[in-house]
Amino acid sequence: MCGRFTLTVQHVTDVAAAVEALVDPLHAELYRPRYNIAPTSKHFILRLEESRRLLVPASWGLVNRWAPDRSGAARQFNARSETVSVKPAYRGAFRSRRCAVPIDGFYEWRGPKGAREPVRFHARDERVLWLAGLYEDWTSPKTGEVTLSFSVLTTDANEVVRPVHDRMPVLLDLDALPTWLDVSARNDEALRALMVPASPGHLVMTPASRRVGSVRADDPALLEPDPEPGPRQLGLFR
DNA sequence: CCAGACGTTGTT
DNA sequence: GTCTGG
DNA sequence: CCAGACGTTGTT
DNA sequence: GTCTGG
Repeated sequence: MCGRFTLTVQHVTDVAAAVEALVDPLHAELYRPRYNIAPTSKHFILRLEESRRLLVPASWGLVNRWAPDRSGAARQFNARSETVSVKPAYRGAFRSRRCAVPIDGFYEWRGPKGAREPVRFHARDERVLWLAGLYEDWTSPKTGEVTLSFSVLTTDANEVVRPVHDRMPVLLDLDALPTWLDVSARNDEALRALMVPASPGHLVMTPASRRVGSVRADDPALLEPDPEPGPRQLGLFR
């Protein structure tokens, strides 16, 4: 997954109910519909905290706690699942700071250069998808402010995504969430088994608006293909 | 020993 | 923080 | 990935 | 053309 995902407010509400999420009024703005969540955007993640599942604000693009600044965030929005357990930038988070990221779809671009168009992958029934993620806290040396940031794990594309791209995010079944979020025990085998291409059954591909390429666009029409230009209207000769 | 890296995606 | 390269 | 910038001086 | 920001 390269660039974008979506999350609408009705789904967030569903999620919140499902996981008994703690909704902080201070972060209410995060719960408005989002149709175009770009790297470095603010989002939120599900993590286990004292055996409770909490949705907490975090920015997309992991900033390691030892980083002197946030400048590396844009290059760490994805993490290869094949190597997260050994890569210096990820293994600490992989061992003890796993999270899940609720979305209702993700975008990829297809087609030849110059005529590329985005598609959205989502559940056939539009239910929430959970991305496997890693997070880390970072303390600003200037202000002392602590913020969370996260990466999304990638794996090989499944049959649905492969025509468009060779990688896709790791999707977690609801059944898998407890295993993924539980960082108290080491269980590499079980984790490895989760970091595989999603079964293609419930995932579908839908054309989306080319406007998702602009980070400023964020509205429901992004989920639909752009309207056809129609017959050329030459105003002068009409 | 110190300095410097530490990451992913894409390529008509 | 921790590993790699020089 | 795409969209958008692409510069300098001087600084509470 | 090529880099940066989102």
